[in-house]
Amino acid sequence: MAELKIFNSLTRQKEIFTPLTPGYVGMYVCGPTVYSDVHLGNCRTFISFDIIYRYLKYLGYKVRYVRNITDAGHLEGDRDEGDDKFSKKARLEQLEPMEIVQRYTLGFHKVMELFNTLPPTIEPTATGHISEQIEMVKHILANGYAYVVDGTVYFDVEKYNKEKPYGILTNRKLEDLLEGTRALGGQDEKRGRLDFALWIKAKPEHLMQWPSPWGMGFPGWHIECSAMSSKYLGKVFDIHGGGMDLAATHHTNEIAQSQACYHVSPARYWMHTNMLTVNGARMSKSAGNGFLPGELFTGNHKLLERAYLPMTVRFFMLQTHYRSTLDFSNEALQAAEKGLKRLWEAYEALEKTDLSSIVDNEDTIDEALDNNCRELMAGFDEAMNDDFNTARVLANMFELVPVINSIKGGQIALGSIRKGTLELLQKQFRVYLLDIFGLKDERGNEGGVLDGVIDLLIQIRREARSRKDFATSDKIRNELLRQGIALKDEKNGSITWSFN
RNA sequence: GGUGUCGUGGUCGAGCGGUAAGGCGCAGCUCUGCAAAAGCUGUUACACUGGUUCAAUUCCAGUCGGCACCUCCA
Repeated sequence: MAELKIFNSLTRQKEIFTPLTPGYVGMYVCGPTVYSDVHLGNCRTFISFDIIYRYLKYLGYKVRYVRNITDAGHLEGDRDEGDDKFSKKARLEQLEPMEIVQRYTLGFHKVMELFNTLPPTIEPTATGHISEQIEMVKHILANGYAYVVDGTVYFDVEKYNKEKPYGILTNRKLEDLLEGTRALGGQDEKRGRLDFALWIKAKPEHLMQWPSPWGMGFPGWHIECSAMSSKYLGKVFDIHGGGMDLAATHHTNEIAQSQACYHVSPARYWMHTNMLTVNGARMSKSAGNGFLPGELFTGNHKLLERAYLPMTVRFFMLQTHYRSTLDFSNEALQAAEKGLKRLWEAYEALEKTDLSSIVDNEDTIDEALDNNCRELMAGFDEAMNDDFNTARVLANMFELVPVINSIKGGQIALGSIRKGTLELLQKQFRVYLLDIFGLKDERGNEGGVLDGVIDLLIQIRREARSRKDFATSDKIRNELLRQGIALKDEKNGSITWSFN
């Protein structure tokens, strides 16, 4: 087995992946903040890590995949002085904060299910780990990297930077970071401009607050990930992932917190997924250019020409490497939809091909063809081992599609490819499409209820054609097409159908 | 301003020292009662300028342009 290489944001290069404990992988991915619906950009990150999770499992690793739910502490404004997002939304909608959390958590899970992502093995919440966060803040204070001002605990970035490079993850010097930050206001209680809150004193009207050694308050945004990752994966673990936008602040602070608390850097491999863009600009909540998954599935959005299926979107994302930006457009989605259909129909034809009766005969084997198939398939793992290059796997699959279709159509005789090669072809398509890429049939023919009905119409059409009654046969074909069902006259005389 | 990243054909997108995957689109042909599907064939691409090298799209430097982060966002 070739070695898996991962691009490590920390070192800005591809590195051979060696887990801390042979055979086991600990992976932490920053999850959603559940105060509103997830938009498609969020989904891209979670779909990317779903593929990574699935591939690690395919490689035989036992993976503990932790993805948190942020349900407290995330502030509206910058500078640790705005409203808590949950409190604000709760006031706005006259609900308990936990009702907000519950609603959007369920919505998030529903969307993840539609995209066919596997659930993480642990999905901890910030509110469920208040004491762990308080403990960690206490340690950081005891170690001298934080200070308390009137019930709020701040992390002392400049002190920390004297010992460890604060901006290591994004390759920035402290001086440069300070330049880019606005000056402290006169009323600011922080010592340094870059200092961030570990624990925040709650105003009396604040809806979510907990007792702490520093009074009633709530945790800062960054400490939850440090507390929960160390609790479930250890002080040092293998992979930490998230969107690229989190690297500069959130992940930078996580590293600082872990160093200040445990004197270790938490993750050995940092992985960052790139942004989803619309017309070249980043899709984001604040910019208001986000698509909600629901809008996509219904087509109910001013920029969408029509609805698209979740698997179309998933496939669309697979065609681009996770570290590249991906631009969202109707054209791109429609191209993805057609590509997926072609690939999926080839897969189905391959599944239906009966290989049991094949006996290899060296005289009929087309060595070049057989070799080519094997090389293309070997390229699957090779591409995935090269920092999860799903796009290259798909390219190889598409090169195999004509081979599969030609076997089906009779242009390639079964005997020209070795039985073992064909068996591997079936296995690789099944494993990659279903298990690793997580694609599934969405044609809406659950239980095959339509099969019998369509078969009957196919029979009638076949009889009509045999009497040269083309009016009837065309009527059946055209009317079915209007219902979204396409009949296909195959080379071998059979007639198959598919949703159009 | 700082830190990165990207600039590949009609379009979307891989690759990244030895003259360039694949999807979609388009054109022609085969098959077909006609179509569709499928198959085959084709489809004038590596921003610009220097440098290193036997050899650069790929490495280095610079120029131009895009984007992102440095402030809430995956």
